[in-house]
Amino acid sequence: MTKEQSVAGLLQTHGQPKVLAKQTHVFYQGDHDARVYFVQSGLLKAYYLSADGKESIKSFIEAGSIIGSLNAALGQGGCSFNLVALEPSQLLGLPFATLVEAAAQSHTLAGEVIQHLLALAMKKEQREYELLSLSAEQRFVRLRQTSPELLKRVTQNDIARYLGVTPVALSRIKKRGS
Amino acid sequence: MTKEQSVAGLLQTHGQPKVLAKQTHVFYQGDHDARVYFVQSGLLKAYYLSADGKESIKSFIEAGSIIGSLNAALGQGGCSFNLVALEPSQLLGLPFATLVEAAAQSHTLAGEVIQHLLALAMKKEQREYELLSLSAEQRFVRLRQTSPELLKRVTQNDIARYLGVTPVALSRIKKRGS
DNA sequence: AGTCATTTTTAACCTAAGTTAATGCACTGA
DNA sequence: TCAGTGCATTAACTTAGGTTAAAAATGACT
Repeated sequence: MTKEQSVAGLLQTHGQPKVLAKQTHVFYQGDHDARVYFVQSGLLKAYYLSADGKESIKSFIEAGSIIGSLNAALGQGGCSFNLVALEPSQLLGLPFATLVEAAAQSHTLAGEVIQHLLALAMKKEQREYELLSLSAEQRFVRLRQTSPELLKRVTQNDIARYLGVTPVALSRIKKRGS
Repeated sequence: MTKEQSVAGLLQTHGQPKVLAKQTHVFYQGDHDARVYFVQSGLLKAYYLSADGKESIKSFIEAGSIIGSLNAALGQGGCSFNLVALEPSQLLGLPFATLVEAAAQSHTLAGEVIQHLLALAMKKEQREYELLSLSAEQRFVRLRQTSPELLKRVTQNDIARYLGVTPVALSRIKKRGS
């Protein structure tokens, strides 16, 4: 294998293209998909489905982001969530192991991976904070401030399930704060 | 600087010991403390304090763990949370920059850092899932299953604020599920 | 033992959000 | 055009949890 010096370069050479129509799943909860995906274009959602059928949305993934199930990547079991395209999307898939091996070969790549993981950890920390400390209404106000474009691309149902409330509750929240 | 080959080694040589009495703070929200701390013994809590005085507990940190504010470490601002000892504790502090520089020198150390960050991301993901998808009662049941020892070391007040409910609510939950 | 502070429980009342179901709306496809 | 489907709103009712305050229980210190 060539010594790739960046995540971008690695994806160019070893990434396998994947074209997704709307509503197509990349993987389901329980699948053993140990790849990371780079989103070239489109929009996806990562969501949990509980035993009683309730859907909770973990995150929306826009172009430029990287997504994959850590659980499956680290071989600790299947994917912990579902991944589906909300809009037609183009991805590049790369086995997680390939990334790890390449990182072991190249200092600069390892540094890049560390930066990616630090950014990921900070994003998760922010979300954790909002879920722990803010009310549903406060979370909605924040989302409207930070990602107004996203609100236009995603149904209110999905926004609600991302905020951790039912669509009915979100409709009420909007009415209250108008 | 010697080329340290492991996080443990780096802490041995460059870590600065810190002994904390109960109730002593390591840092406060807003402080610029860009260090990571390794907990040798004791127990700490990381918590947010909102403008209106409400406390939310981000996490409990037991011996063997590493803690620090990513926000401050990456120079993006002050610490986003408070860190205080719940029991007498011994820490080793290390500037985050020292860790990053050392990781740039050593493959094995960089690999170790990546593993740490992956584990951290998985833990945050788990917590995010529980806050998003489970009820307070379900979160309490899980905590009792996974960390029964912790429940004995921490007041019920703090458990409640970790679960994201008030102490009164947790008392009711316990009563219900008995 | 007795006092003090802290923690936990209980009660009464209030508010946010879940549930179910009906209605209206917009988009799609035959 | 019309039927069908999914989305958003509204209503009525239920439930979990917040708030405030007071009472028990626990623990620490002298």
